[in-house]
Amino acid sequence: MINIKFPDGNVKQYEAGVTPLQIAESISAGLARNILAAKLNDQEWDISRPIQEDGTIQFFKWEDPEGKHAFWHTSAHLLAEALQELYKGIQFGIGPAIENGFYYDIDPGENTLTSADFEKIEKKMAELVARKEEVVRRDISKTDALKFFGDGGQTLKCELINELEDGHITTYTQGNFTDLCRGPHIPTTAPIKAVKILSLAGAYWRGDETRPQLVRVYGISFPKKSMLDEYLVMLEEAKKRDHRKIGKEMELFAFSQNVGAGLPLWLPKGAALRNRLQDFLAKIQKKYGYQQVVTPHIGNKMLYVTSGHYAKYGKDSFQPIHTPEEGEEYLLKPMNCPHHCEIYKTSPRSYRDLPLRFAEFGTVYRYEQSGELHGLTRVRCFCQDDAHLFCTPDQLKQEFLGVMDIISYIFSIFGFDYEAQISLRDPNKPEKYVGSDENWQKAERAIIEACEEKGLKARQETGEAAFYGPKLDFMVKDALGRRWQLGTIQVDYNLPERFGLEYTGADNLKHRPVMIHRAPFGSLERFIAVLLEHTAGKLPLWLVPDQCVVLPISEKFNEYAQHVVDVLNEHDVRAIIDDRNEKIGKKIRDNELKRIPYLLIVGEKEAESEQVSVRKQGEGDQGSKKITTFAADLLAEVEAMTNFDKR
RNA sequence: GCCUAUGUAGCUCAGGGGUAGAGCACUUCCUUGGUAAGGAAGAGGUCGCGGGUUCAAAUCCCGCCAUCGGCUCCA
Repeated sequence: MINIKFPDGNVKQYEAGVTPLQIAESISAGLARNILAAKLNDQEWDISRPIQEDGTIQFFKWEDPEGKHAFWHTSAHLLAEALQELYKGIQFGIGPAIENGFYYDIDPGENTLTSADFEKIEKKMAELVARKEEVVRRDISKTDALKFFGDGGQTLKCELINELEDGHITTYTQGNFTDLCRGPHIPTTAPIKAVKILSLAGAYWRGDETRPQLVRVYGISFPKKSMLDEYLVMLEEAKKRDHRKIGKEMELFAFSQNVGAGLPLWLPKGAALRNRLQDFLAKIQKKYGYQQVVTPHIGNKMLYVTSGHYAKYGKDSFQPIHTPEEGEEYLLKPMNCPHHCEIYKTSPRSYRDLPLRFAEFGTVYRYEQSGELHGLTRVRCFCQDDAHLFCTPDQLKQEFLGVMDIISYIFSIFGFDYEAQISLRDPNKPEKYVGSDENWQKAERAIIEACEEKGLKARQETGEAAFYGPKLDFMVKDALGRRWQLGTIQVDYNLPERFGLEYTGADNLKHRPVMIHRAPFGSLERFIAVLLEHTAGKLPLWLVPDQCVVLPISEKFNEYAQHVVDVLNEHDVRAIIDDRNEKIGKKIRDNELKRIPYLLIVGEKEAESEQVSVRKQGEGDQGSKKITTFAADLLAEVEAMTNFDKR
């Protein structure tokens, strides 16, 4: 007999060789019906895999990420099984579960796959599911594995096996398909009731662009058909929140082939929106002791040679600008830090001057690869809400925490759910970074400690650091669940050294300041993109381009409506008029669809009493008030949203 | 940069070797209305760009550009 401990601390005895599924059955039929995966002593465990020793068990259902993961992982194998039956000479790469669904990377050999094949693949998968095949786990020796997959012509699999340790290799088989796999899987393919193949994409083998490109088949599956339908509806809804679509509809920004790819044009309403965001942040930064600076959009190439950026990115950047004077070279600035370092150097600094905090809404230019451009989230010209803080080593933590406060305040105002990521260097690739080991260790420790102090849960990612220092990044998801880095805080001991920055200490000796790079929005472009997707274009009242629209009941009241607009504008309320020759119902519909927060309907009644009939976006009629009362109420609403002091 | 797909009116899209279509938006007229679509008429396009094939190309072929979804990259 073995002892199985449950998450609630209870311990029960079972025969050795019992499976998690049997344990679940001993508890309740309902649990047994719903479990998809398990963990034994924190190790992932198939629910059909026998347990031979004492241990702590956890069960996972569809509702748990681990449950979905097993379900989708098995679905990936099912996809591969279907592809194996449909196409001869196909080779398999890897096929994992992902956040939403699964994929399989394949080398199609002689075959070609197009989206026209999706239906055929889905049908085949459904056909295989109907066979209710068992998914069987087997241990296999390295030699046997190499022979088995080698005989099957699966050279990609053999490459993977060669890197595995003998004695730790397992396969999973269902029907005629056997895959090299660590698991876990669900016991049979039968529960996979609904499958949708979503897309095809190219993907480099093992994520290495020097290796051949495979075809990646993306899909998703569910235990119920209705869940698939819901998911597809959700996808359609998400597409409506696409910032590229909303930006066009709201006339915020545009792109022109004549200007160039990845170079956004900000239209009047979008430019005004940007300015409001900038003012908002500038106000907060002022309270935190930041000083605004302005620097040029270009800089001498030597500036970037000094910073190290040129050696790192020079070849992949917009190329230097050559002047009429021989030998002069200037670069469009890809970042603001070197300029700010030069500002630091304009006068001798004392420890009494520190910390110094230079902020700039700095426009930068980066030659992103053509295939990487994406709406406003990845562009070649963007505006960073940048600042560089220069401080003594003693002040570092305090300053870092101050920046964290600004970022968490900003994200709370917008209601963003963010994930924090500590981006560390990859110690195995020293060639990717500049600076001494000691400086890197100090910087990485500072970030980790700051997070601990704030109680901020942050996942650590090695290899994600900037070349000059580690970062704390704040990631926010877009409408389709893709993660984008918005805010960032970076600790840097290296650029101060490269630029020879100094201050005089209390001991009258020269010391090196520490530098913090930080951008709470990241860039205005990306921030606005994510904001639009989060709000589906229904921007908060304080940011929205047009806060209200005046709708005259008929043309007879156009004059009064214009008067209302004038009064509101005088009170700094952003109001427009819809004086088209249309019925009121039509005007209400059109302006609701334009996402304007307040519709002000005016006719005979209102004109007689200096009033407006207020209709709130999505909420309907709110009754009438004096124009000036409406203005005061609206301004109070805005004030309440953005008043930093009251927080 | 790589793989796949797409590019037709301001927008959403249909069509497809014989000289271009719908709905919405826009303009004008009728209507002058009270909280999510009143009616009529009109205007609007070198079918992404450049080559080629053809009597004839928006349509077929090639190249380029831009864009979607991924990969790689991301100071």
